[in-house]
Amino acid sequence: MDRPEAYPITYGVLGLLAFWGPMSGYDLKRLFDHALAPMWAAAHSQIYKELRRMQELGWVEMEREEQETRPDRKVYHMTQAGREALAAWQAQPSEVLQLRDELLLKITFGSFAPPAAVAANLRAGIAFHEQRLLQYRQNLQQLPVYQQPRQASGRPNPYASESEEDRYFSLVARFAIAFEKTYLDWLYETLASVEAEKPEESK
Amino acid sequence: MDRPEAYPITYGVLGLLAFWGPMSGYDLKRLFDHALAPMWAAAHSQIYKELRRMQELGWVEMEREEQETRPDRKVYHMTQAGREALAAWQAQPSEVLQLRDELLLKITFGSFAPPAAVAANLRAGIAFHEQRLLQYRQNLQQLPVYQQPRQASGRPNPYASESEEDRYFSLVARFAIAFEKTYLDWLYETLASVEAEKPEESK
DNA sequence: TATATCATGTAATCGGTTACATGATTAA
DNA sequence: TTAATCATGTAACCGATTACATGATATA
Repeated sequence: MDRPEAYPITYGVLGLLAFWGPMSGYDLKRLFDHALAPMWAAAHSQIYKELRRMQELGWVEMEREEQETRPDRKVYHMTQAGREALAAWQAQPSEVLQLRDELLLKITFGSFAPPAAVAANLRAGIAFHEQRLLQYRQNLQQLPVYQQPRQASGRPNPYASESEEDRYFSLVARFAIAFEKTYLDWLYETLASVEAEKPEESK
Repeated sequence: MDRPEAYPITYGVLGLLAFWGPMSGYDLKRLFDHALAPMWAAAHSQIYKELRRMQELGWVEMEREEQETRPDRKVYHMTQAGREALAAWQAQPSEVLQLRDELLLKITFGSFAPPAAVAANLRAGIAFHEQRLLQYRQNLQQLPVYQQPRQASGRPNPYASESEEDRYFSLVARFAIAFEKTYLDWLYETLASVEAEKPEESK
């Protein structure tokens, strides 16, 4: 009976609307992938669900933008109630992160497979996380690019100046990079440890 | 149509049975909480589901242990097919970790709340993760405790000696600790940064 | 007396994922 | 010509969470 009316992803969508101004579900999905992927991923179907939910809550409103060559754009903008919900969220306690990583689980039971298989898994992880680290570093440098579509219509945020808003984004981006580095350090060390155990397996 | 027959949590339960020998769903839940919580948490209802799933796959078998004062214990043990499935899992590619952290998301949009609220969120995160780090460190030292219930019935694992099995567990436990440390470092730095911005807000 | 633990499950709900669906434009 | 992108959604499924359920024992 006490189900929350909104979830982290709801506020993720709402925050993007607050930060970058009105846009469509399609735009939101792309922004999500670039700006929020490190801490919360979302499929486009989920974003559309959240937009519908917030519309019912009165947190956003939709306006049709007619297009001749493509389907109409449904542009969503945040309402005053939405802004208040976003601020109220900050005062609520947060669910604490629970890792759910198949690779870690697999390595845990690595003793039930030949060491070469464990090493292969570690190498696959290294390849992926190296690429992601690279991408996060590029995102950090490209962050200002995404600020162009923001309309500065009368400074709607009473809590922070524009430069302070950016600070939070780059602070979290730095966490994402630190996390990937920690993960990679561990992967390399673990790989070395696994290969050291069976030197004849390494090629 | 191509849904997998098993999921990471399935192999988590299977791995515990392989490692510690036959036990009940209740035992599995407790072991899960102590040994696998850092990389994959599970509710007891989920564990019972997985046991049913694996029974249908022929990966485990159940034997009733009658008890007078309590309900009968249903003790599950791994079959040969289960052992093969566990090994085959190691050769399959892994889903890559996707963080889903409400606190990070909240901080990202911290500019829509007063800095004191952001600082409060960071402090709550610090309190929780400090405690978790402590718990992980204790778990690492207590790891040998959980090895007592293991029955060494004819060395059923051809890939690793008993000491090597333990190595993987402590390797992953070390990751969990490294992760918590990275998270805490970031929390402290971010808190300092937020408090430095508005010195009159800090109390 | 009341809470916690032992011990086992079922049922309902829901966020998240995957697949399905449409149709035009544009670049390889 | 084929694939990708723009643009918008719906439907089905499922892992995971929460709540419901039972009943004895032990501890505060």
